[in-house]
Amino acid sequence: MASETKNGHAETRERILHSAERLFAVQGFNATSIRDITAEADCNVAAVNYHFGGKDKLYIETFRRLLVDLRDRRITSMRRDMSAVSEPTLEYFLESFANAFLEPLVDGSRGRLLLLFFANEMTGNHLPEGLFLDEFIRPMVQVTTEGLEQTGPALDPQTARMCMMSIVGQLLHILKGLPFFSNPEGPSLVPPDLSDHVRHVVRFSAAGIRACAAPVEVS
Amino acid sequence: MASETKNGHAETRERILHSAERLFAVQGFNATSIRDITAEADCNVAAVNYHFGGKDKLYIETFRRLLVDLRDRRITSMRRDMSAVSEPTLEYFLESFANAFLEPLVDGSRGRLLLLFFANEMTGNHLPEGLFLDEFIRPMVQVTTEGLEQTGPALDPQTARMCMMSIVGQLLHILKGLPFFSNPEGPSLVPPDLSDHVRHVVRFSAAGIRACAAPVEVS
DNA sequence: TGACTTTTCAAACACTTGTTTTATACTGCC
DNA sequence: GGCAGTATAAAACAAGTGTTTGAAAAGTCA
Repeated sequence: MASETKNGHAETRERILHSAERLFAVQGFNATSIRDITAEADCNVAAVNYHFGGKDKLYIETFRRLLVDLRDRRITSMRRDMSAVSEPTLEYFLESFANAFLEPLVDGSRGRLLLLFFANEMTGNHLPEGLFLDEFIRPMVQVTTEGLEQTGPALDPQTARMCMMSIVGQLLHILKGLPFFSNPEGPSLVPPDLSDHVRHVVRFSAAGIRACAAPVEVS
Repeated sequence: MASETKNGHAETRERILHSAERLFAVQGFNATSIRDITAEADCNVAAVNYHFGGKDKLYIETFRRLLVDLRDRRITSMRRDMSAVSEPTLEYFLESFANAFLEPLVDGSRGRLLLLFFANEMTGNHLPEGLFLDEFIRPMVQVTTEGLEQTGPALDPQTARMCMMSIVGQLLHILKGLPFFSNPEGPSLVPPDLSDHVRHVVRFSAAGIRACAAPVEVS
């Protein structure tokens, strides 16, 4: 509508969003002032209230954009992989999932922003209730459940979801911990390369899933 | 020294620490004002600067106490378990580790505070560099590596650490995600009981570890 | 052009922040 | 008693916060 850049205009709103994306991600909601944002966007402080109606609304708008982008990138990436072969194995599915999960978070600057955003939002709670779960988590659960049913052993639904939690937990922990544990100079505690970790998670988790499907051994 | 409560005195410092513990954990560093703290501790705003020399120093002192407590609780818990049986199995070690890891974070109010503290500090970065890694992570890595070597299959050091990352990642994700996924009323996506998740992680991870020890199958 | 809306801006507003100052009680000791 | 040193408190300080105001500028369309 009015925000279409028909001529050289309506770009202030875009510049604000762009700066807000970076600053909210890096510094978090509280630590980022409107004046920080408008200084970087090179506009007046009142512009935020004019275009978005307040700092809160700007934050939500910024986060939602990133969230929807991430979700769609992940889902299309997985669907593409899964329809690329006729009989995907469990290992194939896991690798596809791991890559779809990680890639948007590590490639380019936007991905890293998202990771920071998540970390900050985990505690800040500045989003409307349910947005995260309904618009982001559930669609992902849907797709991954399909992939697991298609390639893995028979699992009851709760066990399947716990397995997916195990995998997501591993991947998130790698993302957070890798810069911690991998020393650029000198010996690292863990391999510094992400692909090594993906390989590990695939092997580790494939075995874990199959073990969860097997009947429990009673000693 | 001076903070010993010889008579009814020197308790203001303690009250401040106690309130700060709760407020910093729940609200984070930035969102907690020293007026919040002193109001709850029922003393003057100047008391914080008098006893601790500023908000930053108070935060570090508060966090360090919680951190050291957690580390020691975990380590003694694991050492006790591991020396309680003569030939601990891998599953036994994993269960001991999972419980030692989780229990301090879920029992009583202090545990939950720690979890919140961690979540906030993950992004805030208000701690002196290295405190986290040197005084907290490394000692834990040391103990768990021992336990894994004692009970698990032979693993090269990097693989062993990646396996430990896999386990820690799962446990952390359960802690964060369980209140999310488990619906108090109505059907839950995952079991609402923590012990069910521990059982899952043990089984999942034992299989994963053994798979990482096995030679790679080349198709 | 001229009326009309949309956008931008400098300034001000009301409020909160961490910290410092100044003064008052309280302790133990001579 | 007087005198250190410690501890608490009320008030003020300087800086920063999100938001609002009122006017100027830019753009739109008859």
